Amino acid sequence: MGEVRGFIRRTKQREVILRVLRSTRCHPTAEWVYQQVRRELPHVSLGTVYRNLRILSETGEVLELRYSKSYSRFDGVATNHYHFVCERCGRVEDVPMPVHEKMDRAVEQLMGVQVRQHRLEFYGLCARCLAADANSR
Amino acid sequence: MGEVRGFIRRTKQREVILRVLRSTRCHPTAEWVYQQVRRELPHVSLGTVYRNLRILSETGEVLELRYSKSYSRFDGVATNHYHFVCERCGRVEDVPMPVHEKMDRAVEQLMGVQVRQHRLEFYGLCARCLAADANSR
DNA sequence: ATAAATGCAAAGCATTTGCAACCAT
DNA sequence: ATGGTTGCAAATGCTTTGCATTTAT
Repeated sequence: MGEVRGFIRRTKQREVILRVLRSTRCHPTAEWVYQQVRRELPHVSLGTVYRNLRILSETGEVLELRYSKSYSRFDGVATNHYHFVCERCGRVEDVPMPVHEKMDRAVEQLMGVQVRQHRLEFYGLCARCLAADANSR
Repeated sequence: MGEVRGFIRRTKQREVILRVLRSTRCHPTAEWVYQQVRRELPHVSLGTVYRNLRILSETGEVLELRYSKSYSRFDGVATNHYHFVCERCGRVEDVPMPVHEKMDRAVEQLMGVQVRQHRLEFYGLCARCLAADANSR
């Protein structure tokens, strides 16, 4: 699947992409990253952005999050944490809750598998959309 | 986004699609469902399968699961439950563990949002792949 | 009778890839 | 100099959609 890469060169493009990703908490799409990177490197191509997002997820420097929309979002914080997704506006927020690694062990016992990690997402209405609801009522 | 539907007619196609989905625990792709349905309705079109999978997720009769692969998988069991995904062979299994609704309330308190549901997935190696590993060692 | 649903094929759209030029090592 | 990386554009592949026709109600 993922091809084996020899060594990885340091390039301006990848550097900027990673910096953009780490400087936001908005869980952006590839397109958004592309637009940001373009402000600094106007000739960067969308293909390069995708290629690097892929490489960075493979090396574990960023997290790729695929939701029920048709595109991925990326997270510059690669350590496992939970997300909240607003079903109305699509906003993705981090959930300030510790990761329950015990659950991994429980599933291993239960199913005879080996668990490396888990992913937990909450779906509902964000504070902003709730407030909008309250106002229009 | 989802268009509002008047009433929904009962059709042979949708009936078979739902039956196929409910008769397996393998969390199939749209393509797999299509192939199965074709055995019974040779002239069914892939478009119809997609259309109905969409309708059935919208009405909550099936669950659409989007993983890091490029395609969706569907689950004929629509009540919330957890999944285990094998990172080697791609197999998706149900996790026989009760759903922790308390977590939803905790996140609501923590973030001031409204949580409707959550989704929890475990990633690792399934029992079969572990066994294969042990044999080849 | 009426409008939802279908089959078919074309279109959409996010993502990937082939290739010649480029550049980090 | 070597081969990883880029920009560009074409290709891919899952999914959606337009339309004429069929079919459930």
